[in-house]
Amino acid sequence: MSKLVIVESPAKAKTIGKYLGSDYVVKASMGHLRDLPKKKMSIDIEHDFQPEYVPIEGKDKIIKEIRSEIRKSDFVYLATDPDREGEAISWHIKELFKLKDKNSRRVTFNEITKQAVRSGIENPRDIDIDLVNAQQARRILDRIVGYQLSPFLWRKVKRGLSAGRVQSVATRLVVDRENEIRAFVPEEYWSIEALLQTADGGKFSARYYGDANGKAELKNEEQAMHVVNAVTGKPFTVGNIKRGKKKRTAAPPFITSTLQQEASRKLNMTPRRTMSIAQELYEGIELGEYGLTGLITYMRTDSLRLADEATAAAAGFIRGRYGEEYYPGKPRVFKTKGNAQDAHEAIRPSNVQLLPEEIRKYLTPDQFKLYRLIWSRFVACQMADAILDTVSADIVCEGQVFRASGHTVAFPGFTAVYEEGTDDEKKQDSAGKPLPRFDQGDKLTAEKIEPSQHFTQPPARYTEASLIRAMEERGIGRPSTYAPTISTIIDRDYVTKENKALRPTPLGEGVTGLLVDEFKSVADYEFTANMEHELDEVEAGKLNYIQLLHNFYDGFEAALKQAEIDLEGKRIKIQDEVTDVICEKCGRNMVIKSGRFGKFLACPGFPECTNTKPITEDTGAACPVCGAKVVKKKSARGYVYYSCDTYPTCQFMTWDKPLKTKCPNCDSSLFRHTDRDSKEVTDVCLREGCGYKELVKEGLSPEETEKRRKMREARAAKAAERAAAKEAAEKNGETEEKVKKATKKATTKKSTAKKTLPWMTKTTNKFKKLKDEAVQELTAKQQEQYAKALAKYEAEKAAEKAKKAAEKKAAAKKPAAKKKTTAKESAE
DNA sequence: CAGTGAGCGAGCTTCCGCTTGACTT
Repeated sequence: MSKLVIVESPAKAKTIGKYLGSDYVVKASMGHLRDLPKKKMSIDIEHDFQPEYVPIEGKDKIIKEIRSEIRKSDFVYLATDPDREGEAISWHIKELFKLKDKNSRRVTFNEITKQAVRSGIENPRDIDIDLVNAQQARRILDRIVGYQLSPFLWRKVKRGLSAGRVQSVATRLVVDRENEIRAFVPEEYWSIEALLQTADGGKFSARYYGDANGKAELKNEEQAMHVVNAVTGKPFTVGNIKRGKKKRTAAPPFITSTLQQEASRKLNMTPRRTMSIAQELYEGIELGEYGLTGLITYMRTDSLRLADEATAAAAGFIRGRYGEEYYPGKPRVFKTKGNAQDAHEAIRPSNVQLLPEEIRKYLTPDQFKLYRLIWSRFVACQMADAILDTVSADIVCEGQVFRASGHTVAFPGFTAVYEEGTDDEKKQDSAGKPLPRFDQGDKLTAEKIEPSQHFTQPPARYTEASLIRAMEERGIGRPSTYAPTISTIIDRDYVTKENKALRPTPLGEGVTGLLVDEFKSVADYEFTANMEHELDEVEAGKLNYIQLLHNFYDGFEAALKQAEIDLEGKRIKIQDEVTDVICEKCGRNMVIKSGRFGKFLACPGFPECTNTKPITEDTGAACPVCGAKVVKKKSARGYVYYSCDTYPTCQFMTWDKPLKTKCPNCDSSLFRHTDRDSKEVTDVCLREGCGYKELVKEGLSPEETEKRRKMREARAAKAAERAAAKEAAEKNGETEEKVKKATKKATTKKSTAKKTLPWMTKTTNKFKKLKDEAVQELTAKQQEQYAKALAKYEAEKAAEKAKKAAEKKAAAKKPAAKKKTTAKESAE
């Protein structure tokens, strides 16, 4: 009598398995199992947006495993996350495996503690179909937007582009910011710093504030010098002194967006890297005697909730380590943002007793830094406020007022552990240092009066992390998609990253402009917020989700139609980026084009000069074989690799990253190598016969390495077997084989293009010979089919031509009737 | 490790959210 519990993540499955004991088998679904197929729209808009769901490609293995577990058990608990997506995942599982009400129920856990899991299992319920429908509405709407807008862009701008509810608005944020920067007019202003000294030698500085009439601004040098001249050589006196106390409260614990923000500011990690390291901490680290231990709670969350057990443990820790006064007396509770899904806790250490320093030896440097950040932010968030004594003094001279402010820490509170970073560096030093002792009426001597010119600054460009923050504030995107969305808009070449700053490309600006002009509602910042509002109504059972889709689609369809009219026959031209690479055939500066296989350098003299070359990036390393440059390249499948710049003269290539450092034995460049089984990282010399090797990071244990090696070999063997079987099967279909062979010569790697070549009804000169060969090798029956298709095509072409000619004639006769027939209409 | 870009030709590109390993040499 076994019971099956299905959750989303395998790490979670493991923990829950421990809490529930041997009567339960806990299995992870690894997210969604069923979805709309990737290949086509699969939504029947005419019939109430009926979706067609299929098992997700590539998930056959996990589906098979779950099916077999279901067969073995007599009851299934659908324990996916307690949010909209989680509810939908459960519903899809129920549908996919045709589970019955009598032997399956929905359960939820708001936190992964023994208590919460037990009580979840004890309180099963039915699937909440309103929640599922809200998810379906979201899914269907996103599919329609994405799969109708993207093809529109292919037609009007360029192949391969994309648009969507989230990525298009993310791009727009970057574009709008760039426009703000362009429109910004810097304004001049001046400040005056007075370096002052008290009678007993204490030094401090005061900043010009104003005069007897109050605060004044210095707009130019003349105004500044007027003040400087008035006070130079004159005595300064301490005027009004204001003393006060300021309280500072700790920042809330991390959620995904704030973790990414802070890791970017303090550790200089990209959101993607942050998430990948957080995942390692979540899945568990081998901690010597403790064994494999998950160090943090789930890292994709929008909730500030903390388990009672966690705040209680923090309280104990703070009292013991720092003393009673560092604990505020009761747990601090933080309010989660209203639009959050609140499925998981905030990101916190799983066990506050695991001090970063104490487990440091088991962690990589990055794991340690990120864990320390999460640990300290959590501990700090449960600590008492910091108290600052603040002083602000007016320093007067000839009716001009300078102001000095400073503070001393009266009680450090949480700052003993952690302080939040800031994007604005100026803010940090204006916080103020302690001031020397002085009283009202004291005379001061001025050591220096220093005027300086400033200009107001335009807003800063977004970083990846600050863009994510801006998205989150508008409710756009989810914790699991923040980092991938940024990769998407960079991959599509809408946005580029220079150091940490995001900047729009001409393509990004062009596409955004088009979307804003033609699809205002979708490109608007409020679109998601409005959608979410309606989804809430669906969840509450107050709005039918099909109605929601109709409401949206009416306007969207109209916009699409209007856009087709507005842009009929037009194409948006995007300027190519000019590089400083000179075309060696004609001397022009080459430009960056993007084709089916990615970006490449092309001569702008096309078609007169057809020179092209791949884009490479110098790595600074020297080829260990011939000494030429080693360049970074991308394979057809998108993987980064490195090769000798003189290829094919020199055949050197590697996956190992070239380093700037040199081999101490032979002065050849070193390469950083990661062993694929042991994960051991070494810097190696690749010069033949040298063999120099330097350990960077230790690998896994020999047992674990051996296990991984065996698994990999088994996988490889299976893949080879499959490939052999496939080849054998292909041999059977003899004609297919022949066509393939003929078309293989027809250049491209794309198998689809190979197959279609012989069936082309019209061919370019370039392909003519190859095509003729391919046609020759068709079977008699196929040749007959081909001849028919060709005849039909030619007849259609002729008919169209005749029709066009007739129309032209008619139009010429009565030019007033300007209705012109487009190629598209006549094709229909 | 050859190729991509305009027109021609056919078929392809594409969304957002949930999840984790994949993995050419």
